[in-house]
Amino acid sequence: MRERSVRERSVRVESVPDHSTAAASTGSARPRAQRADARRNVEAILDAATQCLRRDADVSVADIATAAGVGRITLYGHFKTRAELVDAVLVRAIESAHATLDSVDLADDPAQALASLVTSSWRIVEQFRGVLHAAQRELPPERIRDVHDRVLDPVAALIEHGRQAGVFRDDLPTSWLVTVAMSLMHAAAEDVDNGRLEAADAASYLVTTLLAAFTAPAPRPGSPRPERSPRSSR
Amino acid sequence: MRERSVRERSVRVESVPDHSTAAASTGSARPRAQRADARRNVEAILDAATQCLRRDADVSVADIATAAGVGRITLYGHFKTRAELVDAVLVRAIESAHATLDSVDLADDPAQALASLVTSSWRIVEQFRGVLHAAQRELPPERIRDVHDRVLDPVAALIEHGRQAGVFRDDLPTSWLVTVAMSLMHAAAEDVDNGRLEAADAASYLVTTLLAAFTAPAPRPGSPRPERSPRSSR
DNA sequence: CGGTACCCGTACATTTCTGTTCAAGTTAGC
DNA sequence: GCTAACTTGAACAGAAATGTACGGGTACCG
Repeated sequence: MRERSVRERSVRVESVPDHSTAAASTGSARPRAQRADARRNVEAILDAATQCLRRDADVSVADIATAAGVGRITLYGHFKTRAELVDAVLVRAIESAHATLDSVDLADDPAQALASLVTSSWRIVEQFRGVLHAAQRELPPERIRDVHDRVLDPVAALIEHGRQAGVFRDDLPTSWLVTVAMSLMHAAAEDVDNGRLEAADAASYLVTTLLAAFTAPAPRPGSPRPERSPRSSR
Repeated sequence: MRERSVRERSVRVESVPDHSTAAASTGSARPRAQRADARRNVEAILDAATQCLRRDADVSVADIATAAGVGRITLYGHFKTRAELVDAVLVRAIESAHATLDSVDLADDPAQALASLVTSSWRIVEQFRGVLHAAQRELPPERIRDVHDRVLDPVAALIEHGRQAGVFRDDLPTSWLVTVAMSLMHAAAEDVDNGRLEAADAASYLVTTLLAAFTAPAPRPGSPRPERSPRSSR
């Protein structure tokens, strides 16, 4: 076991070239700009890779290329190695997830904000999780932790906010509540994939369950419920 | 790179030979009984495989053998193929999980029963889940579904019981609540593995969270109750 | 319309894993 | 202590995946 953990093939991922903006550095040679079909193919590859990696983290590059409708060699023309492809997929997924998460208004009533966040992003968050899981095998741990935190932070902020507003419970650590939220979004997506859950129901079940889990368990007869401040700001 | 690859789709698993009881069926040839060290090795292999598969579903047979402290050829002497090994691991895991789950007294107060079940078995259930996940790639789907249901059923029974007793909520399908329970046990185990959660806290967090999620929340003043889902709960 | 960036199939080298065979050495158990 | 059961390393064949190289074809863009 100590001999050689097959993993560290010293994947270079320090700087993934940005595939959407060509170089065009006003140089002397002036290479023609990237062609339109090339950009289209890159998009198709990233889309296909995202879906394939979510289904099976060990999908072969050939399968991804086929799913994207391009040849395997074309794919290698855009991404030198498998690791580079996975990293590009991860970058795109995190951008998408982060953008959606950021669009949630934290100033809202925390319960409302939670519902909004979950409803608008449970699919995207799940997609991110799938890609992240796939990436865990071939990308360095510090990179994983980095992108991981960057998606979890908004969720943590929302929970922290709701807790300080007295709406969410205070007897469990925020990190655990974050885990609960992410885990349930993941589980819902998985159940939808397996046909055990209707996609239309998922968001509502998620919101209902998470609100119950995050709300202080007060319905004991005799215990006073924490009343929400009647500030209806909007 | 390292892909088990689903090439052998039709793995024979109809009858896995019982490795714990030798043949010795009063035959004519009278083969000597299985030796003690052989049985010990089989146990060690199953233990190691369980742990390895949980960490990485694609672990190589060689790594498992090394982890078990035996040679790779010895392993192949006991399990003809990788699929057979995985199946044996799965069988043992399900037996363990099922035994623990069955020891929970359903006649108790549902909340108490839930606490008892989660506390006594969240680790085992998680172990089962890990092995199941690994098995999903090389065992036929019907076998997966079989063992899957066999572990989920006791949980579903507990929830159903608590719901009929009026303790657990009635506005979410049982199947979803089962998903919630399994998912959170898994998440807790994962967090413990990653050092984000103390193992000593896990059970208590789980029980607290699940009870809150399963108990119908008191109606929040001003907000209309969520519509009951008209969907049958499978 | 012309150049060239791009696509793609074939083929090849390399690595890793599975599963088998062989020919020893070792140990449990009667 | 004898024997059969067991273990083991080396070595081999087959499959599959990753990258690379070559060379002809296609379609985009100026």
